[in-house]
Amino acid sequence: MATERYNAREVEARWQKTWNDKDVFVTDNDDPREKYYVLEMFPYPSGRIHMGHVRNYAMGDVVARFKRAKGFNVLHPMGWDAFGMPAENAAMQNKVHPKDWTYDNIAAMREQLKIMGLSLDWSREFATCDVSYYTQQQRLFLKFLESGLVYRKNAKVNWDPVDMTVLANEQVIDGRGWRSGALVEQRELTQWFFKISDYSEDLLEAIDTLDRWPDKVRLMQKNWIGRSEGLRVRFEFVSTAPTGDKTLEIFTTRPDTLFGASFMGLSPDHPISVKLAETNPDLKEFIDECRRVGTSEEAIEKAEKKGIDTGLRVKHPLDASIELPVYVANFILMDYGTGAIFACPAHDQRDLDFARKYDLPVKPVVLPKDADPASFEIGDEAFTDDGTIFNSGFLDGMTIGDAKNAVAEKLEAIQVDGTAQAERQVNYRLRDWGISRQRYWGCPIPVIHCDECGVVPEKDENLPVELPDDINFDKPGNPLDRHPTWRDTTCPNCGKPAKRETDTMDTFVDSSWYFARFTAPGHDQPTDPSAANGWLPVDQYIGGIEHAILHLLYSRFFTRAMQKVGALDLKEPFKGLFTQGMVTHETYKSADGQWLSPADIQISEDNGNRVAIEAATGAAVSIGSIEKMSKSKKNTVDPTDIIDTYGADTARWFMLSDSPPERDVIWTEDGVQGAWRFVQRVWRLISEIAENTEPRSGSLQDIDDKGLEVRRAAHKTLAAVSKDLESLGFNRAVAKLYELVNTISKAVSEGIDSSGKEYAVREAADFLVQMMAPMMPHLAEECWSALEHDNLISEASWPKADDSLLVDDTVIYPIQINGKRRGELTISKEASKEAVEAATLALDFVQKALDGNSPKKLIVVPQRIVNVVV
RNA sequence: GCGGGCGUGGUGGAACUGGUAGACACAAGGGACUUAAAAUCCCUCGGCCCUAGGCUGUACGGGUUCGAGUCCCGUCGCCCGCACCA
Repeated sequence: MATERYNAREVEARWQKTWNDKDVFVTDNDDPREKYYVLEMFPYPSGRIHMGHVRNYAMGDVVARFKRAKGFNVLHPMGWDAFGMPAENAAMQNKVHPKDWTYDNIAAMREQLKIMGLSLDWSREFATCDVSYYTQQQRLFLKFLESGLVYRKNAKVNWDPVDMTVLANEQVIDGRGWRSGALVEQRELTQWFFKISDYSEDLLEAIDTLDRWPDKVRLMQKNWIGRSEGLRVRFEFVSTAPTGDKTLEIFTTRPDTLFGASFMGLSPDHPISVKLAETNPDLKEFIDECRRVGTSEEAIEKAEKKGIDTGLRVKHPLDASIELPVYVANFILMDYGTGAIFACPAHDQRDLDFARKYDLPVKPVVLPKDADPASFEIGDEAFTDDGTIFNSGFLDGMTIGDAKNAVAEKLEAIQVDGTAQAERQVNYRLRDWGISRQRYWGCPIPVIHCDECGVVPEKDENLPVELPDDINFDKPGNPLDRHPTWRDTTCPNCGKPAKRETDTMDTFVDSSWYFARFTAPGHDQPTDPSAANGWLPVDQYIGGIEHAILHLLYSRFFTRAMQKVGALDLKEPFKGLFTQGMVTHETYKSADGQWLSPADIQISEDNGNRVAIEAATGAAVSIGSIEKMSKSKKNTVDPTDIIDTYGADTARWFMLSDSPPERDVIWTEDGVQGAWRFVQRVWRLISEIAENTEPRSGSLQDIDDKGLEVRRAAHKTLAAVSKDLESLGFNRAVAKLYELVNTISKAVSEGIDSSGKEYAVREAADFLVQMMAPMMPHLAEECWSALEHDNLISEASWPKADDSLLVDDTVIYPIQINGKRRGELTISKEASKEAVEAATLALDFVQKALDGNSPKKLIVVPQRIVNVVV
């Protein structure tokens, strides 16, 4: 038999052209079938795709193709997360315009994605830097502004005085700018914020409805939102504070420990601290020191608890005879609660550390179970577990929960300085989302600053506020700021000369609604509500775990905000979420410690040990640990090289084999070759079947045992693979397909000697090819065509397994004696429990084990197992 | 520190709601074909014992159960997230 070797390059290009010419993957919004929206997190156009993309898009494509075969109207779009800093960095380094750099990269990556053979609707493609996209984003911003979801306030930023730019936290390394190395300053700027905090409770509660999200991500979001219930309490100053305040307001989650209060703590940024510092040089010095430490994370972590006594005193709310000192302390955060606390050292570790340092009283008020109230003392560790309240007057004997309520009720009823002394309050860790970026390559914030009218939104008809092309990066700072004319405009309100806002939006804004835009990408409003409501939520969203918090939380907020302004009508954008693992690879280092690329290495075997040498020089190379593929460690493999050598199907198949999709996968040359051999093997098998059998021939009438065995295997595999694909268990599906290929190969090599067997083999081949199709679409089309089907497999519907073939006529029961397997029993599936028992007792080895006695117990689990207890 | 997850052959990993541990693949070893190589095909492949066969084995130590990789308690190790959140 002269079967040609499968030529992936030629075959893949051919089928891609066919799909493209026939618009097979173009989706119609008006298609009446049930919808299914599959989306992979869109890529940043860095210039080249990497293996992580291949894995991500291969998975999404399997889902898309599978659902299409199952009869859904599938939306599977692709776009580009195209704004952001790398384009500006490239502009500075290589004198290339950010726009040119970005669009060139997009063009290159689009070609790379196309050779993967993904079933994408390219007609919906857009980049977030397209004017048509950010115009609509500006429109959304203005609607949010109108609805009170956007506001301005002062906020601190990390300012690099050399680059004259704002830095993100991760760009500050040891208190210095990552690029310039200059000491970073904290500056106050007026910035734009989205009121995500309006939705704290809703975002938290709705997490419970996201039952097709990984628990891990749900938990991370819960922690991020960080809800805590507590009490806001006003402590009366013994004498009025220099700010004129008569009371000090604090937030606590432990009002039950109020009788253990030892001192009060103020954040260094608290208004009272700041006011006092004006006349107290020591305090000023202390506060300045706290701020300097503020930038380095490590310093914060290790910082000793420190403080300074303000001399101010407050009265204990439950016992006016007690006066508590007020300290400014470095461990108190201004932006949580009220920036002030009452400290109970006995039951809070931070407070205890502080109290020990300054020799303040430590009075335990919660007694551990079984402890003796007379002798219980706190050492170096605060007691934070459950217990009973003591040393606390009217609270004595209560549980912590009861005491919390009792204190709240009592203080709510007391009036201090005209208001209740306390009120219950729920606090969240989640802060509002600052979106201002002092950068060029982002979506301009469409507002105007007018001397007369203040901050004025741009008029809708004047949109877009377009980025100017004539900019340069010769000088540090934001090019929009120093552009000669771009800032100049007229006030939409009074018509007088005014200045544009030069800040642009955080790129997380761009990615917070792109999934909605895909549903009607050309629409003249941000969304077409009927299209958005029809397609959303995304049924299956797939991407990296690194976006578990910010991107997903912002998108959830945006969906709510869009609902508020009528752009669509739902709360949760992503019904199913899947976070895939990373692609990793072995690392290599030369003798002088340089990282080496896998492409420059030769591996061989020596006495069972793998040894590596540098291919060019023959120099010894040490094989290092397996790490995430990264440029810095040079352990990357270029997908394009792999696809050139083996074809897209092989790369896709390997990415889906072996490792569970949520776990990291190790890229190995051997693994790819294994996948490649499988491609060839399938092609040989299908070719042989196509040559030796006729389509739609053979008869079920004279099916024999061998044929039936093949049919059973095919139908069982179909049922299992359908289930696996439904639950994204790609590695399990792959294993089952290997098994089926083994079964069919064996059957074919034994000869197709009856029309019943011919039918079975032909059917199994069709099933095999169809099940492979979502994962290796080109090979599947080629096989499908070789099997003389006249449609495209990409348009064929998923086969249905015959339930009657899923169960065997006989069951093989493992027979255990005292829980240990000793043999097996083959018996009809229909056999009654009694029949199984009788047959078991008749077995030789059972008889032997019983040695004439009757069994103590005989357990028969139907269709499963038998256990004889002797 | 707090929260979460995970520990199965030489390797990646299977094992449904407790029911034959190691499917499938990779690597390795042996064989067939070939002048040779590649490709392909066949066999072996957790450990121990001399075989039939048996013993043992899912990080470690206990427990529940007729039966535990799976459930419970404790220990050790690794990974991830958060990190002075009052």
